[in-house]
Amino acid sequence: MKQKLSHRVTLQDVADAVGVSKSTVSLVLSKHPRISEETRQRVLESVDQLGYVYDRRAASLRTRQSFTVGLVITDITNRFYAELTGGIEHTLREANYIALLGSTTDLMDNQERLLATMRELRTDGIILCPARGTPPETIARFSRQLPTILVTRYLVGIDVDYVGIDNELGARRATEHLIERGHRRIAFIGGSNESSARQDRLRGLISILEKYRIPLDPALMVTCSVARSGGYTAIQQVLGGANPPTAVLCYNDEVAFGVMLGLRSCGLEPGRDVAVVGFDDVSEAAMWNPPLSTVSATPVQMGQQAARLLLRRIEQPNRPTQQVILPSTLVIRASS
Amino acid sequence: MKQKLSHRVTLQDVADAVGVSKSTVSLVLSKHPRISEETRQRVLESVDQLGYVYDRRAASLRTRQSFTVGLVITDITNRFYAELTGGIEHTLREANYIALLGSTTDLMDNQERLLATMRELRTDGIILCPARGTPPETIARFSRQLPTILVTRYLVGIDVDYVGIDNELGARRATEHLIERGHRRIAFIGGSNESSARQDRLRGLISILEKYRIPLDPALMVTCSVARSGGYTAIQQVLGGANPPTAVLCYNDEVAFGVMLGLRSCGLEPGRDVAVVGFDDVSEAAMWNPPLSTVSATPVQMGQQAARLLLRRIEQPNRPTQQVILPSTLVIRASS
DNA sequence: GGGCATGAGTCAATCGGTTGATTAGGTTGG
DNA sequence: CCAACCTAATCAACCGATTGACTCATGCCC
Repeated sequence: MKQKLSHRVTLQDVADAVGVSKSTVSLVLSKHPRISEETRQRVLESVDQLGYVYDRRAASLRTRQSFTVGLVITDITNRFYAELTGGIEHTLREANYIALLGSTTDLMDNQERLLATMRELRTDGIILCPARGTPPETIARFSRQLPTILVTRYLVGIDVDYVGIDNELGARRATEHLIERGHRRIAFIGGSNESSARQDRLRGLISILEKYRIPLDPALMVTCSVARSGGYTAIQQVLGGANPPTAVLCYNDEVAFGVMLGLRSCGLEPGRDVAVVGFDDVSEAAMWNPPLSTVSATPVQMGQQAARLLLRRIEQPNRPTQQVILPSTLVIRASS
Repeated sequence: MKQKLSHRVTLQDVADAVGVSKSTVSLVLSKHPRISEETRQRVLESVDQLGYVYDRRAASLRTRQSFTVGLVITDITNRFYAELTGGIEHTLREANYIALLGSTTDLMDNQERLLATMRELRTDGIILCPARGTPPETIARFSRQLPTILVTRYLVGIDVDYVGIDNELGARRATEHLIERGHRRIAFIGGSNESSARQDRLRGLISILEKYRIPLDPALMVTCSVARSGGYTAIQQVLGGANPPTAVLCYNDEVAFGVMLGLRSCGLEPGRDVAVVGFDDVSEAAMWNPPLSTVSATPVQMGQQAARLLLRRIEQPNRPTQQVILPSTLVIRASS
């Protein structure tokens, strides 16, 4: 009894089957009160008997909203973003929105393609974690045409909604903790220079070093790709230096995992020989051996906030922009 | 000079600006040959001067194709799927398609919601890794309405396109390798019973045990959630048994990572005290300490195959279904 | 019985592109 | 000079749902 693929069931088909107008069917489906119980039943019956499937394109063309938002993330493979995504989707779902997901692998041209497609699809808004090197004006212009929320990374000098955590505070806490444990040579590993998050975290570290009058050694401040492999090679390089560190503050947990693997490959035991602290507190951090100390960034809450902010912006396009900074806390485990 | 958000630029607006009809503008944009070079230039100029953005909804409503495909995956956090996704997106991009990504976390109702939305958005097709417990008939019916490709997991008894690897062969190779290394007590950890992939892998293991006349110990065959935390607790449980294993074949690399962490938490060194072999060969496998032996599943190629198969099916909806089984190879590293 | 309110639907324009049919104007050929 | 043909562009119907304006019975009250 195979249906012909070419002709799909439309409102009109349902209407014909029941003997009403397609307006009536539409009103039934949108739960409009002014339809009698009896017709309602007959329509609904026919709807699922014919296998009618709502066409969002047509509806959204007419109503100018799609109940769809774009979610453009740098690297979905990173647990932190996976959890962030979870928080976003959950909140959106409650408002009957759904997210179209795209991952840029932190590359500008992927990001551009994705943003272009989302715009062509007329999503109602975008939640974006900008790829590194993104020119602020591009996003400023973009956000004027489509409700846009930045998460995790902000871009300096533009006025756009943003949700992130207090990176500087987190780094200060982590550094103070390491100093209390007696460390003086503290490395900072990971991230790229242009990243606002890295700048903030590094600033936090430096401010505490200054407070304790510990001299800053630029050889210990290295950038690397934000992935395990980056941390793995970076720590080996740093350990090869003249005066190796006794503690490492990592840009994030992914890098920290790489650093721990790299330490072992050099015969050093993380937590015993070298202290390691991460950033993000992804769920895996507690499971490592040794469990990783890390600055907790509550990605799920961040996602919820970002989604809520976007929904509010969609509703009121002209409200003043809002920057939400979530507090960060230090979770101390065996790695430090 | 802020544009009003409410009125977006349409073909008609461009047409008015240039002084031609909207058909002409449309033909220019679709690179139709029968437009003079001069008008073409003037139209293109006006297009980007006015900031015209193509509306895919409208176009797809008319043409009945969206150049969009749904990609519904169980867990995007899993590196294997992340790489699979990469392969799919790459191939789709070459054909000018783009993927809308959804992650089910292996839950049926998430899957249902996602499939429903994709259908409402009228994607041209779906690539699906079915959540566990998915009734085959549901998918059979679905695939009759929308071109559908299954990846990694097949569903028995239905006739749908499928791309996967030879799980049984991979497991046989891994088991033979462990036996050659002198192991007799080999555990199998991870996955859920309903998963076809797990069944195939387990069958491969058992067939080799039989070949070498090694008795099967059901206490060593345990299921667990397909995540690191699952492997972490499962290995601890197995080690607590009367007669612990000397080698572990894991359902996949994620579980294997968990197993290695779990071994260490019990004071055992993976590779030295207990051999561990994974499945998938995600890029991280080579970076672990010790590097993980694993059955290579070439996720990127799998993704490419799946995408190609889908594109072919979209073009010819009535072609006979095709099952692509990619060979699997064993990559031997220090963990075994 | 006329006026008015109300309940239950229907009408038709609209969203923004696409495309087969058609036209206007020019060139070529017999 | 007229038919035939070509080129460049336009016309108008359509895709499928939404919604403000409108119709048409009924019912109710004075």
